[in-house]
Amino acid sequence: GEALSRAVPRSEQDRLRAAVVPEDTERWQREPGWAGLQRVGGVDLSYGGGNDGSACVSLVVLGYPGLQVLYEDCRMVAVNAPYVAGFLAFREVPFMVEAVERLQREQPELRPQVLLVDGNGLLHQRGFGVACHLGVLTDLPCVGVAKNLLHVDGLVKDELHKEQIRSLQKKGDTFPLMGTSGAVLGMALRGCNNSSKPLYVSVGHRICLETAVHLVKSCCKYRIPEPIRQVEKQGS
DNA sequence: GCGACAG
DNA sequence: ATCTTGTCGC
Repeated sequence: GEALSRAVPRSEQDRLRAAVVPEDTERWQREPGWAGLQRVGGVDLSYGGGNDGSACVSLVVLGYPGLQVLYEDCRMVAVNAPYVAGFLAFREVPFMVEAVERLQREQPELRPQVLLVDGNGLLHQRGFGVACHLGVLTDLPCVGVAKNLLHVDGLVKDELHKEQIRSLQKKGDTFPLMGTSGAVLGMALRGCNNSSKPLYVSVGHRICLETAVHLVKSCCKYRIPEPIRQVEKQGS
């Protein structure tokens, strides 16, 4: 049953979680103006039919800070695992890893220096969302960017949360997402002036929360940061 | 126990 | 995620 089928993924999450590095480890992250940052990637799966298991994995690499498209790859895949909240990575990450490996094989010079992932990182039931999972498996710096709040560790979209959202007046405004445990699991970020609906940014791997938030902000022309907007555009 | 739950 | 028309704003 479901309890049994969740047992393996769960221990897998527990095992891999120890490898997450929730801080800046890259040279560019410490350089003024991130002078050494030249390529930012985005990954996503999109489901055309919805009924069958067919989906499209997309990987794009954009130049930084110009955000021009340097590489795009889209490939149809057969998804087997169902979507279960808290286990998104087990459905999507294998195909993302393949896409990263294909890029590494065919155009290694375009390897992204950081990857924006559609979903959460540390902001997760067990502190190991899809952005952490992909980061650990590829050893690439990763950032989780979710479009909706994952209700975990006491975080809920209640009136207080909505009031905090209303307090985000302009692009770059943020508020911390602190769980009942007291830990800051991520940040709500207003990515552009035109949309009041925030992004939920969290650490994936090899980047700290502050750097992650500034990076996502600097990738936003519209609400959805360009690397993710481009892969979503490609998927449809 | 029951509902809620990233994509 | 995806199903879908109109509507408001630049």
